[in-house]
Amino acid sequence: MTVSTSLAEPWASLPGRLRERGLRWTPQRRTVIEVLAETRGHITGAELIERCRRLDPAVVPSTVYRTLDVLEQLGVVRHGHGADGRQEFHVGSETDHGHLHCATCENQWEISDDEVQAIAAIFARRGFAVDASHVSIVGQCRACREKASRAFV
Amino acid sequence: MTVSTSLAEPWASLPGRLRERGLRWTPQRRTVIEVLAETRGHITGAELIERCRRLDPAVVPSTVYRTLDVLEQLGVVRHGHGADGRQEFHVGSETDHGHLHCATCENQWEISDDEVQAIAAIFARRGFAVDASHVSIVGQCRACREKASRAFV
DNA sequence: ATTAATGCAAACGGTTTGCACTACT
DNA sequence: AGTAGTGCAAACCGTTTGCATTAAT
Repeated sequence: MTVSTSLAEPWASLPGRLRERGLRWTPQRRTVIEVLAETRGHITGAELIERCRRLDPAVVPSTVYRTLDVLEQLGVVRHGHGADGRQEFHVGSETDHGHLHCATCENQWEISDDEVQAIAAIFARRGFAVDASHVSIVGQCRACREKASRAFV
Repeated sequence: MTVSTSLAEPWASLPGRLRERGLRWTPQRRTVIEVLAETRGHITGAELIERCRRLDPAVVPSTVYRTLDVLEQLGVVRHGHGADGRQEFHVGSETDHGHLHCATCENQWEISDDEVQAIAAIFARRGFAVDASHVSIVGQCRACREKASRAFV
């Protein structure tokens, strides 16, 4: 028996795609998918578990991680590592363009489409295809630079 | 009593810099420094411990990590996180220019000076100062792209 | 003599594993 | 009926912590 709410597009086809491969559509996987479907950009493993637990307190970490494995094999998510070293799962890579992290204030900003294109162009010469959703640049933002230079007077 | 080998330049001044602040120069710290001094670019915490143990089997993780803390406060190292999520300590940031990671084969290549400059220029417009040693671009290398396209014929 | 630094051992947090059990297909 | 997936609990790995002890100043 399946739950009432219907999944939005990229996700709606998942049950079929799983079954095609002899894999199964289970309530637990549905819970994970539900959370991913409403996630923009990326989410850490721990946070995903936490959000799943809100939908269903019975979810268990191992199942979530195992589900993420199969989703990664299907190309639905992709994992990397965040600034704190935790696993970060990226969803819907087409719309996510990476981030600019300020090492001082820990804030982060989205990198624009134009900026990613420019970076991709730099490395295209080497034959390297940049994954736009994984671009992560660390440095110092304008505000923190100004604050820092003031401090040294 | 201190050990025989003498430390090369950026490191030679460390004992003094520590003592200036009421901190101490210990044999354990010396061991860590010795390993860092012969490290180019970056090293993970675990690997650093391992290499220290080769110089002195008695080193203990907590001491190494605590030493890294004070070195980071002195601005001698800076930490981030590698592709596998482990802490990575960057040494001598002036000479390290970040890396290109292939998500498929896990290989990595150095980003050239020119390439970093080009990236820095993109974000200079926003007033953001890119930290050259932290640039990390993920994607797919030429070899893996070719292999992948062959697989789909 | 003071107090920073060490070694130990235990705890941590996120993630992974082995295994017997459950439930999709 | 067959086997993919689950839940549990324990293991894992890198890292951090508290505390009594040692040693640099």
